[in-house]
Amino acid sequence: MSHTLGIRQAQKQKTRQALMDAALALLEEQSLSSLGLREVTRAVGVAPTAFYRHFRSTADLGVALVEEALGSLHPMIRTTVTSADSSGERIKRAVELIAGHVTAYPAHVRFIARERHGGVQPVREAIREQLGRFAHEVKAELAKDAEAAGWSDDDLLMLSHLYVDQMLITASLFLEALEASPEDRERVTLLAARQMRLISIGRHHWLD
Amino acid sequence: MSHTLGIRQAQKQKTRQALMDAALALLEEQSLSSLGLREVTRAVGVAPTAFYRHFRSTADLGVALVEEALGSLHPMIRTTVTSADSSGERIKRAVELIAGHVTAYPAHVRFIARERHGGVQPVREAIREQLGRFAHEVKAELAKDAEAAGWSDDDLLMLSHLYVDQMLITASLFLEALEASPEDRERVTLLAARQMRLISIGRHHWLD
DNA sequence: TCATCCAGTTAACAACTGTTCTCCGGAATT
DNA sequence: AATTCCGGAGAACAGTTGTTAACTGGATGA
Repeated sequence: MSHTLGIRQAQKQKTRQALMDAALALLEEQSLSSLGLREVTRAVGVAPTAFYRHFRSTADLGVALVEEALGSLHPMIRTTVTSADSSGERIKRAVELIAGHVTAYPAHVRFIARERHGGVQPVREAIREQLGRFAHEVKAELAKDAEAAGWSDDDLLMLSHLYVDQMLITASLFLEALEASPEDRERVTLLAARQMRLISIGRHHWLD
Repeated sequence: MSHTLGIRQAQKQKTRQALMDAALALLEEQSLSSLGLREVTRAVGVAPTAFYRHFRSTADLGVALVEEALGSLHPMIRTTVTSADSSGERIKRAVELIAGHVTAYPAHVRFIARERHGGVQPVREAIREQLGRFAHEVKAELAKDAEAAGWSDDDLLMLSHLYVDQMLITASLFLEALEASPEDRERVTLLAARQMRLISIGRHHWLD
C-alpha cells in the first residue's frame, strides 16, 4: 500500500500540475517553442523561479505534457482498433469514440498534433516514441484477429502506423470542427468513417 | 509584355526574398510563433524597421511562405497522383518522387508539416486552403481514370484527401530520415510504398 | 523539541523584444 | 533639371525574457 505522501509532496505535485495545466491552456494559441517560463508561472500565480523546482526548461515541461496527453489517449486507441474491422457499424462507432475523446481532452489532442512536428526536438522525439509504442500495441491487437493470418510482421506494423496516423488526422479534423455546427461535425464523422472503411477494404484484400 | 520592373522594385523583391529565405532557415529549429522580427532582419543584415516595408508581422511573412512552399509542391503532387495506381512499380516511383522533393526543398516541407497544426492561425488557415485546393486537383485527376467509374463526387474527394494526407506523412518521414543511412531511407521508401499500395487496393475494391 | 530540508519568494542582471518617429539618399516621375 | 517617392537606417521607448543568488517559513525526521 502506498504511504500517504506528505502534505509537502502533495503541494508540490499540485503546483506542478497547475503549471502543466496552465501551459496546456496557453498552448491553445501558440507553439511550445514560444512558450515562456514566466508566462506560465504568471498564469498560475507563482514566482518565476518556482518553475525551476519542477522543470529544467519549457522543453522539459513539454516532454511531461507528452506523457500526460498520450497517457489519456492510450485506452482510446486500444478500444478504437479492436472495433475497426470492415463492418460499417463498428467503424462509425470507432470514429465517434475518437470524436468523444477530442471533445473530452481538446487541449491534449491539440498539443500532440501541434508538437508532433513542432520546433522542440526533445518533444518531437517523445511523441515519436510514444506513437511508435502505440503502433506496436495496435499491431499486437491486429495480430489476434483472424484476418491477420498470413500477414508478415512488417506488413502488420505498416498497417498499424497507417491506423495510428489516420486516428491523428481524424482527431485533428474533429478539433477544427469543435465549435462548428452539428451538421459539419457529422460530415467529418462520415468522411473519417469512409476513409477508415477504405483502409479496411485494402486490408481485407491485401493478400489477394 | 511585362515591363522590366525598375531597379527599385527589383531591389525590394530581392530583400523581401532574403527575408523569407532567412526566416525559412531560422524555422528549422523553432516554430513560427516564436520567430522574432529582429531575428530575421539580423540574419539578413538589415535594420529591424525595414521588415515593415515588406510584411505587417511575422504571421504575414508566414502566409507568404505558405504560398512559396506549396507552390513548389504543386507540380509534384500532380505527377505523384497520376502515377499512383495499383501497379507496384509506379507506386514506388511516386514515393521516390516525394523523396526527391524532400531532398530538394527540405525547408519548405518542414515548414508546411510544422505549421499545418502550428500556433499561428492565419498560417494554419492558408495551409488548409491550399491543401484543400490540392485535394480538388487530385480529385479531378482521379476522375479521369477508368477506375473512377461509378464513384460519387464525395467518395472521390474523400480518397483525394486520403492521398494528400498520405503524401504529407510520407514527406515528413523522409524529412526525419534526411541525414539517415541509405538503408534507413530505403526502409522508409518501402513502408510508404506499401501503405500507398494498401490504399490503392482499397480503392480498387471500393465498389464491391 | 530541535535541527534539517526544501518549495516558493524577492530582487536584480543583462539581453532581448515589437513599434514609433525622424531622417537619408538614390530611384522614379514630371 | 526639379520634385516627388520610398526602401532602408538610426535612435529611442517601455516591456519582456531566462537565470542567478540569497532568503523565508512551514513541513519533516531525529
